Amino acid sequence: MAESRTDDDLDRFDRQILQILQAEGRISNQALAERVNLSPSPCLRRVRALEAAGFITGYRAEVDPRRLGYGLNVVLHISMDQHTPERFEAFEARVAELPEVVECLLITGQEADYQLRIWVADMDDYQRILLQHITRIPGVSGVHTSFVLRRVMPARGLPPR
Amino acid sequence: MAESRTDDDLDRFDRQILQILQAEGRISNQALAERVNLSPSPCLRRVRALEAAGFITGYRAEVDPRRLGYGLNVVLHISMDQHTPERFEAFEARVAELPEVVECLLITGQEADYQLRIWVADMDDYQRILLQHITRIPGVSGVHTSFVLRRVMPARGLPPR
DNA sequence: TATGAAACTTAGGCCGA
DNA sequence: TCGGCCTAAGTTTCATA
Repeated sequence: MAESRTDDDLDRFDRQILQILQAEGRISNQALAERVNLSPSPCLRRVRALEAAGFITGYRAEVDPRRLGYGLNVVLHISMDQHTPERFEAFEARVAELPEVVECLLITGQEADYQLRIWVADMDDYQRILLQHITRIPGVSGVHTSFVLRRVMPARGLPPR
Repeated sequence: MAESRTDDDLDRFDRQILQILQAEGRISNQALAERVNLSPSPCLRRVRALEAAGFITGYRAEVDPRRLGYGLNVVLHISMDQHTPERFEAFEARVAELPEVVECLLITGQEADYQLRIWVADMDDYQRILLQHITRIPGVSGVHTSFVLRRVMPARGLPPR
């Protein structure tokens, strides 16, 4: 059984490739090879190896939520009445059914158990989702809402350590 | 001056294209065309139009932070002593210099002004960043930390409304 | 707008260094 | 492991409906 690769198996080429692909996920292999000063074949081999080893987990197009009619980004902190596996499983299943939810984190802390990120059209839309969906999930005992006023910093990738 | 497009200018092809590209950002145009039942040329035209109109803002490779040696994902809620433009600008500039910060949101709420998301190697690494960088930024009057135990739900795109 | 054909570019396998 | 070569596959433009 082969050892699985970790970050310190990566050389400067791999690191550069990861950096560039995090910013430009659809760059052609030729252009990528040129940027890292390799010829196309070894460059492509490295990309495929990074994918196979799980360093790269996928490629995604980024869309502008506002263009799609989502005017309001909301962070919800949610506390549960009981910390039982059943409660958590049921909550997670219900939340996964809501298309507006873009992220759901289980977090530490006394005031919250989950942090949800959702995109909604406007305040009315938010109220609808909160009252008709979120607060009706069994076990939800408290919800704290923050609205995202602005996203600081452009999207940026994680640098290989 | 042309009207800018909004979500209700999108037909079922555009919506489908957006959905697919959010999940598979590097799918070939041919495969994409096949999936939406178009021939490659009009499909590519639509993708380019969606990019030009700002519906698609970019393409990114997704990397696995753990594979890169980041074992701990932290959510920091940060409050500022004074709510002046100077304080905010200075904070944002300092935060943008830290490579571990993957997101910074200006949010509403009495207990916090900013929400940061950072990836660190471990607790020691977290302490270092918190004490040597975050708390030293002028104006930071309070920091509340939550650790991400688990990310619920796989990465998913936003459905066109 | 869609299609289909044609010209061009890229991907990916193979091999020699 | 790299780089070069080669073939297959994909991209992109254009004429046509």
